Amino acid sequence: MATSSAAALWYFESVNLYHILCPHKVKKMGDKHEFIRYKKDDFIYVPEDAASNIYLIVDGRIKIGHYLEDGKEVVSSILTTGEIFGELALAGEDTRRDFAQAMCEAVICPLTIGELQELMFENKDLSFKILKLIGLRLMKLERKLELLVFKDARTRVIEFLKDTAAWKGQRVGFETMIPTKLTHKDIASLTGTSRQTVTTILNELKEKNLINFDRKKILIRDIDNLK
Amino acid sequence: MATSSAAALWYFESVNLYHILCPHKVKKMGDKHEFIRYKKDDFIYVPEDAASNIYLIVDGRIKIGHYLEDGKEVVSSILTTGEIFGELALAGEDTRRDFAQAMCEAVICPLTIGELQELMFENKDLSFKILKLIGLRLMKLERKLELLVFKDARTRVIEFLKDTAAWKGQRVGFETMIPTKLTHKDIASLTGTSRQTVTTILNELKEKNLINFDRKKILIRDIDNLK
DNA sequence: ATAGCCCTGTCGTCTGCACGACATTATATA
DNA sequence: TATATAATGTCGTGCAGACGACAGGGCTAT
Repeated sequence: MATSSAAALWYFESVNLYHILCPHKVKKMGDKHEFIRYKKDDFIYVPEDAASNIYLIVDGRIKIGHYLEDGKEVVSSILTTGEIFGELALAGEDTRRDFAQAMCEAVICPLTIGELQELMFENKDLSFKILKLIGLRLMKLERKLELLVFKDARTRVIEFLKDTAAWKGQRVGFETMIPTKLTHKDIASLTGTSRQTVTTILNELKEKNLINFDRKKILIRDIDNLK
Repeated sequence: MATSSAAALWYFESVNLYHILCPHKVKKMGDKHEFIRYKKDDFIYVPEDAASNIYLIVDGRIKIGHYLEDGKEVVSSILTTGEIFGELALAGEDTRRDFAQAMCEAVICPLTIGELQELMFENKDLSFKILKLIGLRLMKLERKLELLVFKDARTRVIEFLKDTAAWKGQRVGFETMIPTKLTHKDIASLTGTSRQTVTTILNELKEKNLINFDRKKILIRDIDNLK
Protein backbone atom coordinates (compact mmCIF):
# COMPACT_ATOMS: atom_id res chain seq x y z
CA MET A 1 0.00 0.00 0.00
CA ALA A 2 1.25 3.41 -0.92
CA THR A 3 1.09 4.79 2.56
CA SER A 4 3.53 2.40 4.07
CA SER A 5 5.91 1.81 1.22
CA ALA A 6 6.35 5.25 -0.28
CA ALA A 7 6.03 7.01 2.98
CA ALA A 8 8.10 4.59 4.96
CA LEU A 9 11.37 6.34 4.43
CA TRP A 10 10.77 9.73 5.92
CA TYR A 11 9.84 8.07 9.11
CA PHE A 12 13.24 6.72 9.83
CA GLU A 13 15.14 9.68 8.68
CA SER A 14 16.95 11.39 11.43
CA VAL A 15 18.75 14.60 11.68
CA ASN A 16 22.12 13.99 13.07
CA LEU A 17 22.85 17.12 14.98
CA TYR A 18 25.55 15.51 16.97
CA HIS A 19 28.07 15.67 14.21
CA ILE A 20 27.11 19.17 13.30
CA LEU A 21 27.02 20.51 16.75
CA CYS A 22 29.93 19.02 18.50
CA PRO A 23 32.64 20.21 16.15
CA HIS A 24 31.12 23.67 16.13
CA LYS A 25 30.91 23.72 19.79
CA VAL A 26 34.49 22.75 20.19
CA LYS A 27 35.66 25.30 17.69
CA LYS A 28 33.57 28.11 18.98
CA MET A 29 33.69 27.62 22.70
CA GLY A 30 37.24 26.47 22.96
CA ASP A 31 37.51 23.23 24.77
CA LYS A 32 34.60 23.91 27.05
CA HIS A 33 33.13 20.66 25.90
CA GLU A 34 30.87 19.82 28.73
CA PHE A 35 29.63 16.37 29.59
CA ILE A 36 27.40 15.46 32.43
CA ARG A 37 27.27 12.01 33.88
CA TYR A 38 24.07 10.67 35.37
CA LYS A 39 23.46 7.64 37.46
CA LYS A 40 20.58 5.24 36.94
CA ASP A 41 17.24 6.86 37.73
CA ASP A 42 18.69 10.37 37.97
CA PHE A 43 16.49 13.00 36.40
CA ILE A 44 17.99 15.29 33.79
CA TYR A 45 14.99 17.52 34.17
CA VAL A 46 11.52 17.35 35.65
CA PRO A 47 8.30 19.23 34.95
CA GLU A 48 8.39 22.91 35.88
CA ASP A 49 12.15 23.10 35.42
CA ALA A 50 13.27 25.98 33.28
CA ALA A 51 13.70 24.76 29.72
CA SER A 52 17.10 26.21 29.09
CA ASN A 53 18.98 23.42 27.41
CA ILE A 54 18.78 20.81 24.79
CA TYR A 55 20.70 17.61 25.27
CA LEU A 56 22.65 15.18 23.20
CA ILE A 57 22.97 11.66 24.45
CA VAL A 58 26.59 10.58 24.34
CA ASP A 59 25.97 7.29 26.04
CA GLY A 60 23.20 5.52 27.89
CA ARG A 61 19.43 5.30 27.66
CA ILE A 62 17.09 8.12 28.53
CA LYS A 63 13.42 7.85 29.20
CA ILE A 64 11.18 10.78 28.28
CA GLY A 65 7.76 10.91 29.79
CA HIS A 66 5.40 12.72 32.06
CA TYR A 67 2.99 12.17 34.88
CA LEU A 68 -0.76 12.15 34.84
CA GLU A 69 -2.66 13.89 37.63
CA ASP A 70 -3.10 10.56 39.36
CA GLY A 71 0.65 10.11 39.42
CA LYS A 72 0.75 7.46 36.74
CA GLU A 73 3.80 7.60 34.56
CA VAL A 74 3.48 7.90 30.81
CA VAL A 75 6.51 7.11 28.72
CA SER A 76 6.62 8.93 25.44
CA SER A 77 9.93 7.67 24.25
CA ILE A 78 13.13 5.96 25.14
CA LEU A 79 16.22 7.38 23.50
CA THR A 80 19.78 6.25 23.14
CA THR A 81 23.22 7.33 21.99
CA GLY A 82 23.26 10.01 19.33
CA GLU A 83 19.71 11.12 19.90
CA ILE A 84 18.55 14.48 21.09
CA PHE A 85 16.00 15.53 23.62
CA GLY A 86 14.62 18.67 25.20
CA GLU A 87 14.44 20.27 21.78
CA LEU A 88 11.15 21.97 22.52
CA ALA A 89 13.12 24.55 24.49
CA LEU A 90 14.17 25.87 21.12
CA ALA A 91 10.62 26.19 19.96
CA GLY A 92 9.57 28.39 22.81
CA GLU A 93 8.84 25.99 25.63
CA ASP A 94 9.80 27.91 28.75
CA THR A 95 9.25 25.37 31.49
CA ARG A 96 9.40 21.64 31.03
CA ARG A 97 6.21 19.75 30.83
CA ASP A 98 7.81 16.36 30.68
CA PHE A 99 10.69 14.69 32.45
CA ALA A 100 13.89 13.07 31.26
CA GLN A 101 15.38 10.30 33.30
CA ALA A 102 18.46 8.15 32.94
CA MET A 103 17.62 4.46 32.71
CA CYS A 104 21.20 3.51 33.39
CA GLU A 105 24.57 5.19 33.68
CA ALA A 106 24.44 7.92 31.08
CA VAL A 107 26.56 10.67 29.63
CA ILE A 108 24.84 13.73 28.28
CA CYS A 109 26.13 16.77 26.49
CA PRO A 110 24.02 19.84 27.25
CA LEU A 111 23.77 22.93 25.09
CA THR A 112 22.09 26.06 26.31
CA ILE A 113 19.53 27.47 23.95
CA GLY A 114 21.50 30.69 24.03
CA GLU A 115 24.53 28.95 22.63
CA LEU A 116 22.49 27.13 20.11
CA GLN A 117 20.66 30.18 18.89
CA GLU A 118 23.97 31.87 18.42
CA LEU A 119 25.10 28.96 16.32
CA MET A 120 21.88 29.10 14.38
CA PHE A 121 22.41 32.73 13.53
CA GLU A 122 25.72 31.93 11.96
CA ASN A 123 24.81 28.67 10.42
CA LYS A 124 21.66 28.69 8.36
CA ASP A 125 21.98 25.09 7.53
CA LEU A 126 21.75 24.32 11.21
CA SER A 127 18.53 26.28 11.47
CA PHE A 128 16.96 24.19 8.78
CA LYS A 129 18.25 21.00 10.31
CA ILE A 130 16.63 21.87 13.58
CA LEU A 131 13.41 22.80 11.90
CA LYS A 132 13.53 19.47 10.20
CA LEU A 133 14.25 17.70 13.44
CA ILE A 134 11.18 19.15 15.06
CA GLY A 135 9.08 18.59 11.98
CA LEU A 136 10.10 14.97 12.01
CA ARG A 137 9.10 14.66 15.62
CA LEU A 138 5.76 16.11 14.67
CA MET A 139 5.25 13.59 11.92
CA LYS A 140 6.21 10.73 14.17
CA LEU A 141 3.80 11.90 16.77
CA GLU A 142 1.03 12.08 14.19
CA ARG A 143 1.70 8.53 13.26
CA LYS A 144 1.71 7.47 16.87
CA LEU A 145 -1.56 9.25 17.47
CA GLU A 146 -3.20 7.50 14.59
CA LEU A 147 -1.92 4.17 15.73
CA LEU A 148 -3.12 4.68 19.25
CA VAL A 149 -6.52 5.93 18.32
CA PHE A 150 -7.50 3.76 15.43
CA LYS A 151 -5.69 0.49 15.80
CA ASP A 152 -6.24 -2.28 18.25
CA ALA A 153 -3.68 -3.31 20.81
CA ARG A 154 -2.27 -6.12 18.73
CA THR A 155 -1.62 -3.89 15.73
CA ARG A 156 -0.08 -1.26 17.96
CA VAL A 157 2.39 -3.69 19.43
CA ILE A 158 3.27 -5.08 16.01
CA GLU A 159 3.78 -1.64 14.53
CA PHE A 160 5.89 -0.76 17.50
CA LEU A 161 8.07 -3.79 16.88
CA LYS A 162 8.43 -2.91 13.22
CA ASP A 163 9.28 0.69 13.94
CA THR A 164 11.80 -0.24 16.54
CA ALA A 165 13.28 -2.86 14.27
CA ALA A 166 13.68 -0.34 11.46
CA TRP A 167 15.12 2.17 13.88
CA LYS A 168 17.45 0.12 16.00
CA GLY A 169 17.39 -3.38 14.66
CA GLN A 170 20.19 -5.28 12.99
CA ARG A 171 19.07 -7.17 9.96
CA VAL A 172 20.65 -10.47 9.04
CA GLY A 173 18.99 -12.11 6.07
CA PHE A 174 15.30 -12.19 6.79
CA GLU A 175 15.73 -11.85 10.49
CA THR A 176 15.93 -8.62 12.38
CA MET A 177 17.38 -8.54 15.83
CA ILE A 178 16.52 -5.79 18.25
CA PRO A 179 18.86 -5.69 21.21
CA THR A 180 16.78 -4.16 23.94
CA LYS A 181 16.21 -4.22 27.62
CA LEU A 182 12.66 -2.97 27.30
CA THR A 183 10.37 -4.72 29.71
CA HIS A 184 6.81 -5.60 28.82
CA LYS A 185 5.79 -2.77 31.06
CA ASP A 186 7.89 -0.35 28.99
CA ILE A 187 6.38 -1.61 25.78
CA ALA A 188 2.95 -1.34 27.28
CA SER A 189 3.54 2.25 28.20
CA LEU A 190 5.01 3.05 24.80
CA THR A 191 2.09 1.48 22.97
CA GLY A 192 -0.67 2.59 25.28
CA THR A 193 -1.74 -0.88 26.34
CA SER A 194 -1.62 -2.86 29.54
CA ARG A 195 1.33 -4.93 30.59
CA GLN A 196 -0.69 -8.14 30.52
CA THR A 197 -1.87 -7.52 27.00
CA VAL A 198 1.69 -7.01 25.77
CA THR A 199 2.75 -10.27 27.37
CA THR A 200 -0.12 -12.11 25.73
CA ILE A 201 0.45 -10.63 22.28
CA LEU A 202 4.17 -11.22 22.37
CA ASN A 203 3.62 -14.83 23.35
CA GLU A 204 1.03 -15.31 20.67
CA LEU A 205 3.56 -14.08 18.11
CA LYS A 206 6.22 -16.34 19.53
CA GLU A 207 3.76 -19.22 19.42
CA LYS A 208 3.20 -18.58 15.72
CA ASN A 209 6.95 -18.45 15.26
CA LEU A 210 6.82 -14.92 13.93
CA ILE A 211 9.15 -13.58 16.56
CA ASN A 212 11.29 -14.82 19.34
CA PHE A 213 12.48 -12.99 22.41
CA ASP A 214 14.13 -13.17 25.74
CA ARG A 215 15.02 -10.56 28.26
CA LYS A 216 17.83 -9.11 26.19
CA LYS A 217 16.55 -9.03 22.65
CA ILE A 218 13.66 -9.41 20.29
CA LEU A 219 14.11 -11.32 17.09
CA ILE A 220 11.73 -10.77 14.21
CA ARG A 221 11.69 -13.65 11.76
CA ASP A 222 10.47 -11.79 8.71
CA ILE A 223 9.61 -8.20 9.19
CA ASP A 224 7.60 -7.95 5.99
CA ASN A 225 5.36 -10.80 6.98
CA LEU A 226 4.80 -9.79 10.53
CA LYS A 227 1.12 -9.13 10.95
CA MET B 1 -4.21 21.85 39.39
CA ALA B 2 -0.85 23.11 38.28
CA THR B 3 -0.95 21.36 34.99
CA SER B 4 -3.98 23.10 33.66
CA SER B 5 -3.66 26.54 35.21
CA ALA B 6 0.01 27.33 34.89
CA ALA B 7 0.43 25.50 31.66
CA ALA B 8 -2.80 26.66 30.13
CA LEU B 9 -1.39 29.70 28.43
CA TRP B 10 1.12 28.26 26.06
CA TYR B 11 -1.59 26.24 24.55
CA PHE B 12 -3.44 29.12 23.11
CA GLU B 13 -0.48 31.04 21.99
CA SER B 14 -0.23 31.34 18.34
CA VAL B 15 2.34 32.62 16.01
CA ASN B 16 0.84 35.13 13.75
CA LEU B 17 2.77 34.72 10.58
CA TYR B 18 0.16 36.42 8.54
CA HIS B 19 1.17 39.88 9.61
CA ILE B 20 4.80 39.08 9.25
CA LEU B 21 4.59 37.38 5.95
CA CYS B 22 2.17 39.36 3.94
CA PRO B 23 3.90 42.72 4.18
CA HIS B 24 7.19 41.10 3.33
CA LYS B 25 5.72 39.33 0.50
CA VAL B 26 4.23 42.47 -0.90
CA LYS B 27 7.43 44.41 -0.49
CA LYS B 28 9.66 41.75 -1.89
CA MET B 29 7.61 40.33 -4.67
CA GLY B 30 6.07 43.51 -5.90
CA ASP B 31 2.34 43.23 -6.01
CA LYS B 32 2.31 39.61 -6.92
CA HIS B 33 0.08 39.01 -3.97
CA GLU B 34 -1.60 35.85 -4.95
CA PHE B 35 -4.92 34.65 -3.64
CA ILE B 36 -6.68 31.49 -4.57
CA ARG B 37 -10.37 31.03 -4.18
CA TYR B 38 -11.81 27.62 -3.44
CA LYS B 39 -15.35 26.40 -3.53
CA LYS B 40 -16.93 24.25 -0.87
CA ASP B 41 -15.40 20.75 -0.80
CA ASP B 42 -12.52 21.67 -3.11
CA PHE B 43 -9.24 20.16 -2.10
CA ILE B 44 -6.25 22.45 -1.62
CA TYR B 45 -4.05 19.40 -1.62
CA VAL B 46 -4.42 15.66 -1.26
CA PRO B 47 -2.05 12.89 -0.17
CA GLU B 48 0.87 12.29 -2.55
CA ASP B 49 0.77 15.85 -3.83
CA ALA B 50 4.13 17.54 -3.82
CA ALA B 51 4.49 19.57 -0.66
CA SER B 52 5.66 22.77 -2.20
CA ASN B 53 3.63 25.43 -0.47
CA ILE B 54 2.42 26.58 2.84
CA TYR B 55 -0.90 28.34 3.01
CA LEU B 56 -2.43 31.20 4.93
CA ILE B 57 -6.17 31.23 5.32
CA VAL B 58 -7.52 34.60 4.36
CA ASP B 59 -11.11 33.60 4.69
CA GLY B 60 -13.14 30.45 5.12
CA ARG B 61 -12.80 27.20 7.00
CA ILE B 62 -10.35 24.47 6.07
CA LYS B 63 -10.44 20.90 7.17
CA ILE B 64 -7.15 19.05 7.60
CA GLY B 65 -7.27 15.30 7.78
CA HIS B 66 -6.34 12.07 6.17
CA TYR B 67 -7.72 8.73 5.19
CA LEU B 68 -7.23 5.37 6.79
CA GLU B 69 -6.61 2.32 4.62
CA ASP B 70 -10.27 1.42 4.87
CA GLY B 71 -11.14 4.81 3.44
CA LYS B 72 -12.40 6.26 6.68
CA GLU B 73 -11.74 9.95 7.06
CA VAL B 74 -9.87 11.25 10.07
CA VAL B 75 -10.10 14.94 10.78
CA SER B 76 -7.08 16.29 12.57
CA SER B 77 -8.11 19.90 12.69
CA ILE B 78 -10.39 22.54 11.36
CA LEU B 79 -8.79 25.91 10.76
CA THR B 80 -10.11 29.37 10.03
CA THR B 81 -9.06 32.86 9.05
CA GLY B 82 -5.53 33.81 10.00
CA GLU B 83 -4.35 30.29 10.55
CA ILE B 84 -1.69 28.46 8.63
CA PHE B 85 -1.50 24.99 7.22
CA GLY B 86 0.81 22.83 5.19
CA GLU B 87 3.73 24.01 7.30
CA LEU B 88 5.34 20.59 7.36
CA ALA B 89 6.59 21.30 3.86
CA LEU B 90 9.07 23.59 5.54
CA ALA B 91 10.27 20.86 7.80
CA GLY B 92 11.17 18.51 5.03
CA GLU B 93 7.91 16.84 4.12
CA ASP B 94 8.20 16.22 0.40
CA THR B 95 4.83 14.76 -0.46
CA ARG B 96 1.65 15.40 1.47
CA ARG B 97 0.42 12.75 3.77
CA ASP B 98 -2.76 14.54 4.69
CA PHE B 99 -5.37 16.50 2.78
CA ALA B 100 -6.69 20.02 3.09
CA GLN B 101 -10.22 20.70 2.02
CA ALA B 102 -12.36 23.81 1.96
CA MET B 103 -15.48 23.46 4.08
CA CYS B 104 -17.07 26.47 2.45
CA GLU B 105 -16.07 29.23 0.06
CA ALA B 106 -12.52 30.02 1.03
CA VAL B 107 -9.68 32.32 0.10
CA ILE B 108 -6.15 31.10 0.58
CA CYS B 109 -2.81 32.78 0.15
CA PRO B 110 -0.13 30.31 -0.90
CA LEU B 111 3.59 30.75 -0.42
CA THR B 112 6.10 28.46 -2.03
CA ILE B 113 8.66 27.06 0.35
CA GLY B 114 11.29 28.52 -1.92
CA GLU B 115 9.95 32.00 -1.34
CA LEU B 116 9.63 31.38 2.31
CA GLN B 117 13.11 29.99 2.73
CA GLU B 118 14.43 33.04 0.99
CA LEU B 119 12.58 35.19 3.45
CA MET B 120 13.91 33.12 6.29
CA PHE B 121 17.45 33.65 5.16
CA GLU B 122 17.02 37.38 5.35
CA ASN B 123 14.85 37.48 8.38
CA LYS B 124 16.13 35.55 11.34
CA ASP B 125 13.20 36.47 13.44
CA LEU B 126 10.97 34.75 10.93
CA SER B 127 13.00 31.58 11.22
CA PHE B 128 12.44 31.50 14.94
CA LYS B 129 8.77 32.27 14.55
CA ILE B 130 8.36 29.33 12.26
CA LEU B 131 10.30 27.10 14.55
CA LYS B 132 8.00 28.21 17.29
CA LEU B 133 4.95 27.61 15.16
CA ILE B 134 5.93 24.04 14.54
CA GLY B 135 6.98 23.54 18.13
CA LEU B 136 3.59 24.74 19.23
CA ARG B 137 1.90 22.31 16.91
CA LEU B 138 4.01 19.60 18.44
CA MET B 139 2.95 20.55 21.94
CA LYS B 140 -0.67 20.68 20.97
CA LEU B 141 -0.43 17.29 19.42
CA GLU B 142 1.16 15.92 22.57
CA ARG B 143 -1.73 17.23 24.56
CA LYS B 144 -4.20 15.75 22.14
CA LEU B 145 -2.45 12.42 22.29
CA GLU B 146 -2.62 12.34 26.04
CA LEU B 147 -6.26 13.27 26.01
CA LEU B 148 -7.13 10.63 23.47
CA VAL B 149 -5.22 7.87 25.09
CA PHE B 150 -5.80 8.39 28.77
CA LYS B 151 -9.14 10.11 29.13
CA ASP B 152 -12.59 8.73 28.64
CA ALA B 153 -14.89 9.94 25.91
CA ARG B 154 -16.76 12.35 28.17
CA THR B 155 -13.60 14.12 29.32
CA ARG B 156 -12.36 14.28 25.77
CA VAL B 157 -15.47 16.01 24.56
CA ILE B 158 -15.44 18.42 27.49
CA GLU B 159 -11.80 19.28 26.98
CA PHE B 160 -12.51 19.79 23.33
CA LEU B 161 -15.28 22.23 24.18
CA LYS B 162 -13.02 24.11 26.55
CA ASP B 163 -10.19 24.31 24.09
CA THR B 164 -12.44 25.44 21.32
CA ALA B 165 -14.06 27.97 23.61
CA ALA B 166 -10.71 29.40 24.60
CA TRP B 167 -9.61 29.42 21.02
CA LYS B 168 -12.62 30.71 19.17
CA GLY B 169 -15.26 31.49 21.76
CA GLN B 170 -16.66 34.86 22.66
CA ARG B 171 -16.94 35.35 26.37
CA VAL B 172 -19.77 37.39 27.82
CA GLY B 173 -19.78 37.36 31.61
CA PHE B 174 -19.68 33.75 32.66
CA GLU B 175 -20.96 32.45 29.40
CA THR B 176 -18.86 31.57 26.42
CA MET B 177 -20.41 31.32 23.01
CA ILE B 178 -18.80 29.29 20.29
CA PRO B 179 -20.22 30.02 16.89
CA THR B 180 -19.71 26.85 14.97
CA LYS B 181 -21.20 24.72 12.32
CA LEU B 182 -19.43 21.62 13.56
CA THR B 183 -21.69 18.59 13.36
CA HIS B 184 -21.63 15.89 15.99
CA LYS B 185 -19.85 13.78 13.46
CA ASP B 186 -17.12 16.42 13.17
CA ILE B 187 -16.73 16.59 16.92
CA ALA B 188 -16.64 12.83 17.07
CA SER B 189 -13.85 12.74 14.54
CA LEU B 190 -11.95 15.49 16.28
CA THR B 191 -12.22 13.80 19.67
CA GLY B 192 -11.79 10.23 18.54
CA THR B 193 -15.21 9.04 19.65
CA SER B 194 -18.32 7.84 17.89
CA ARG B 195 -21.02 10.15 16.68
CA GLN B 196 -23.61 8.62 18.98
CA THR B 197 -21.43 9.08 22.02
CA VAL B 198 -20.96 12.76 21.23
CA THR B 199 -24.70 13.23 20.90
CA THR B 200 -25.31 11.54 24.21
CA ILE B 201 -22.65 13.47 26.09
CA LEU B 202 -23.72 16.80 24.66
CA ASN B 203 -27.29 16.11 25.66
CA GLU B 204 -26.29 15.03 29.12
CA LEU B 205 -24.45 18.35 29.55
CA LYS B 206 -27.44 20.25 28.22
CA GLU B 207 -29.65 18.31 30.62
CA LYS B 208 -27.47 19.41 33.53
CA ASN B 209 -27.68 22.95 32.22
CA LEU B 210 -23.94 23.19 31.81
CA ILE B 211 -24.14 23.99 28.15
CA ASN B 212 -26.69 24.75 25.52
CA PHE B 213 -26.47 24.30 21.80
CA ASP B 214 -28.24 24.31 18.53
CA ARG B 215 -27.07 23.81 14.99
CA LYS B 216 -25.26 27.11 14.85
CA LYS B 217 -23.54 27.55 18.17
CA ILE B 218 -22.52 26.04 21.45
CA LEU B 219 -22.98 28.03 24.61
CA ILE B 220 -20.98 27.15 27.69
CA ARG B 221 -22.56 28.40 30.89
CA ASP B 222 -19.47 28.57 33.05
CA ILE B 223 -16.32 27.34 31.50
CA ASP B 224 -14.48 26.95 34.80
CA ASN B 225 -17.17 24.71 36.21
CA LEU B 226 -17.64 22.55 33.19
CA LYS B 227 -16.74 19.05 34.16
C1' DA C 1 -44.45 22.08 -2.19
C1' DT C 2 -41.96 17.72 -2.17
C1' DA C 3 -38.37 14.64 -2.53
C1' DG C 4 -34.02 13.48 -0.94
C1' DC C 5 -30.38 13.82 2.10
C1' DC C 6 -27.93 14.64 6.12
C1' DC C 7 -28.15 15.63 11.01
C1' DT C 8 -29.79 14.36 15.55
C1' DG C 9 -31.59 11.29 19.17
C1' DT C 10 -32.13 6.78 21.48
C1' DC C 11 -32.18 1.76 21.58
C1' DG C 12 -29.97 -2.56 22.38
C1' DT C 13 -25.89 -5.77 21.51
C1' DC C 14 -21.29 -7.20 21.48
C1' DT C 15 -16.37 -6.98 22.32
C1' DG C 16 -11.64 -5.49 23.24
C1' DC C 17 -8.97 -4.98 26.72
C1' DA C 18 -7.98 -2.88 31.34
C1' DC C 19 -7.34 -4.40 35.79
C1' DG C 20 -6.91 -7.28 39.97
C1' DA C 21 -5.17 -11.52 41.62
C1' DC C 22 -2.06 -14.83 41.76
C1' DA C 23 1.72 -18.31 40.46
C1' DT C 24 6.20 -18.63 38.47
C1' DT C 25 10.57 -17.41 37.04
C1' DA C 26 14.50 -14.30 36.41
C1' DT C 27 17.66 -10.74 38.34
C1' DA C 28 19.70 -7.86 41.75
C1' DT C 29 21.49 -7.59 46.49
C1' DA C 30 23.00 -8.96 50.68
C1' DT D 1 24.22 -19.13 48.27
C1' DA D 2 20.19 -17.24 50.11
C1' DT D 3 16.68 -13.77 49.77
C1' DA D 4 14.28 -9.83 48.24
C1' DT D 5 12.62 -7.65 44.18
C1' DA D 6 11.17 -7.14 39.77
C1' DA D 7 9.62 -9.29 35.39
C1' DT D 8 6.71 -12.65 33.18
C1' DG D 9 2.65 -15.70 32.36
C1' DT D 10 -2.31 -16.81 32.80
C1' DC D 11 -6.82 -16.53 34.88
C1' DG D 12 -11.53 -14.32 35.37
C1' DT D 13 -14.43 -10.29 35.74
C1' DG D 14 -16.24 -5.89 34.42
C1' DC D 15 -17.34 -2.12 31.64
C1' DA D 16 -16.73 1.83 28.39
C1' DG D 17 -17.93 2.70 24.26
C1' DA D 18 -18.19 1.25 19.22
C1' DC D 19 -21.51 0.01 16.04
C1' DG D 20 -25.91 -1.19 13.71
C1' DA D 21 -30.60 -0.05 13.42
C1' DC D 22 -34.16 2.92 13.09
C1' DA D 23 -37.16 7.06 13.81
C1' DG D 24 -37.92 11.92 13.53
C1' DG D 25 -36.46 16.76 12.14
C1' DG D 26 -34.31 20.17 9.39
C1' DC D 27 -31.88 21.85 5.22
C1' DT D 28 -31.44 22.20 0.20
C1' DA D 29 -32.56 21.78 -4.41
C1' DT D 30 -35.58 21.52 -8.09
